[in-house]
Amino acid sequence: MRRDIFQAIADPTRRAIIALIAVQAMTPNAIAEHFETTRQAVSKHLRVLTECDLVKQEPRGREIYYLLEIDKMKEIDKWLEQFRKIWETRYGQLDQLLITLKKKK
Amino acid sequence: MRRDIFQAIADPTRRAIIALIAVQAMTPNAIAEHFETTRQAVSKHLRVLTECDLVKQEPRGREIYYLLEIDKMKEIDKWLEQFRKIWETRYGQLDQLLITLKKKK
DNA sequence: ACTTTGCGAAACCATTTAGTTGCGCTTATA
DNA sequence: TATAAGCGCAACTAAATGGTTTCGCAAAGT
Repeated sequence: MRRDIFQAIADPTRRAIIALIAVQAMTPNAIAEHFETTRQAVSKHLRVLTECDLVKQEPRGREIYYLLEIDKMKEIDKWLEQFRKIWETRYGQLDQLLITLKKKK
Repeated sequence: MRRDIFQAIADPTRRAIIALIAVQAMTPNAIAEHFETTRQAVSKHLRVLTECDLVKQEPRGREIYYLLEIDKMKEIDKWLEQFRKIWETRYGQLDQLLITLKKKK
């Protein structure tokens, strides 16, 4: 089963989980309490996130904390790079004015 | 059917299509020629991309050119913003958080 | 007009996916 | 030691997805 980051962030629940643990490492149960879903469902999402190295496990006693591998998020940023060049340099003449105005704000 | 950008870029072929037409607007046939797939398959991907406004149609005679809505790509960038803050302020100190939590115990 | 070409849309199939349920392992706690 | 709590994993179901094939429509060329 091929997993990559883009596939991982496609799911809104997973994006929410990512945002959650970005602030603070949490256990599956703690995460589940933030949503209207079961622990097992969360557990599955965490598995997907773990498989593509977006998330790391940290066992503490019988609890398992999950924390975000923030570096992995940079890969998305890296992919965006090619388009950032476009939206920064190649502006259509028609939009030029609009964008310029927005920037000045 | 719920469509959003993240779901759209989850597919590698769609990401490739996006990268293609980012450089230059193209017809479905032209796009299909760049991959090892049929026009219909590309057409389906274009439909998904169109549905979430990542791509725009531009009919020219009997041909339909597809062009990237570069502004829409910025939404991904916007989502990344919250994490960018993290990886800029808290470099390799992922363990910092762990230590803090441990102390609280 | 007739034919060709570029497309979208619908029907269909094989895979994948999200979510639930049940089970068993491991670590706390009484 | 017995019991409860936190988890992962496997099995199962319903729904979604990618891709192909077929059909029909519209624009160009003959």
